[in-house]
Amino acid sequence: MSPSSITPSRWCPTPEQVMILEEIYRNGLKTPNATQIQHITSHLSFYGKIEGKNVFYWFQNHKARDRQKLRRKLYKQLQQHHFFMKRQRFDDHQHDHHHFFQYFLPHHVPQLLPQLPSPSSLQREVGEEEAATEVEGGGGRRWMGGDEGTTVEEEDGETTCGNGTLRTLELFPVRASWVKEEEGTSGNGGWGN
Amino acid sequence: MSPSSITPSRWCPTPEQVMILEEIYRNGLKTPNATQIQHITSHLSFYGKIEGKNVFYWFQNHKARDRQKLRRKLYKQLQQHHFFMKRQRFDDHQHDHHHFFQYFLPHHVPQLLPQLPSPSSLQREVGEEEAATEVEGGGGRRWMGGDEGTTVEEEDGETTCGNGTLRTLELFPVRASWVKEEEGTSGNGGWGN
DNA sequence: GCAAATTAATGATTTATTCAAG
DNA sequence: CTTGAATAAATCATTAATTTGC
Repeated sequence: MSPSSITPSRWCPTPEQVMILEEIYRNGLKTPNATQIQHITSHLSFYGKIEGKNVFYWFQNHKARDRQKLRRKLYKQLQQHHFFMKRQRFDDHQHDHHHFFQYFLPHHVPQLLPQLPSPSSLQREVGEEEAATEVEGGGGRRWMGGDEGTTVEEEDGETTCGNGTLRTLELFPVRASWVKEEEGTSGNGGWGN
Repeated sequence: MSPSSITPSRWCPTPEQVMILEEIYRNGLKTPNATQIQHITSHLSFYGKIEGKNVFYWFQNHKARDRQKLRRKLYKQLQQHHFFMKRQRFDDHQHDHHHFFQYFLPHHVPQLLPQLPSPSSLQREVGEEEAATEVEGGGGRRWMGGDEGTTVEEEDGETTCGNGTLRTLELFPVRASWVKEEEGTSGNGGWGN
């Protein structure tokens, strides 16, 4: 076998190249111009065979997929905008729980919209993708109930717990419906949600 | 007061909880939404005290540190490589690059490039741990150590790279001005920015 | 062996980016 | 140009491992 003469039909970026490209992209360059592409190409060529068009296409695709992903995300959060949080009483514990909630809960929100307000462009784009994306576990559930339910008041808190075995699959399916099926998929292998 | 148990200042996950969380994560769920967090929490509460925010934080941290670890690994790989660049002869390929040039040729832009690898965080990180990166040796920040051990595994062994071609620093300024602004191009009309 | 001291892991907060909508 | 919403990066803080001297 000739290991070095297969002449791949398309560019096969090395990890270093991908990393550098990601870094560049993350630092703000979304659409490089010719000069920039040229420079990037010449620098990346050190890590492997590469041409300008590879860089060009990479940025095109990356930007597009980025936007697509983001749009999907936004759509989903619109769709399940109904979780609602009443402020928990943290007085039970002495530390007032902090700014945790600021992250993801109390956006406004009645139990609205079984359907989305649907800005047309958004809906169209997301509609295509929606089938492949992870499905929701439940409909509009609240985030966390009040002072009951989420916190188990076990003062002893002994950790041995006697359960050495993972009965995960019974109590809590690891491959739940809301887990994406795209696990060890071929392709880039990560980096995406 | 609780004589038998001191109020733990933070969540102390049981091994079962950790295992389940890792299992879920490995199966593809990287950023659970509120509903998912709720479900996970209620299921994990069987193994010990836990609240939603613990699950939330766990996923945040786990994802972040996963990324961090991966990046560090890649960065080390990068470091091992020489930072010399072989120059790609752009003109050689230019003629057989089909119509893709038309996409990005019309632009005329400065010869700036975005910040390349060595994201400051990464650099600091690795710098702490490895201490192999001597930065700021002479004013400029180098982004890869000066290892010259050639480990390139590419079949293309032709090194046009020459000895004087190392213009990495000039080509990759640390902070570019155009990183935030790109699409408003027509209105800008040049490099005013 | 065993604690005090030191270091590594990791839970919890804060700050900076990011995209898009208004 | 500003703001809202979400998150990732960076950082702080505390617990667990471990080292060390006795």
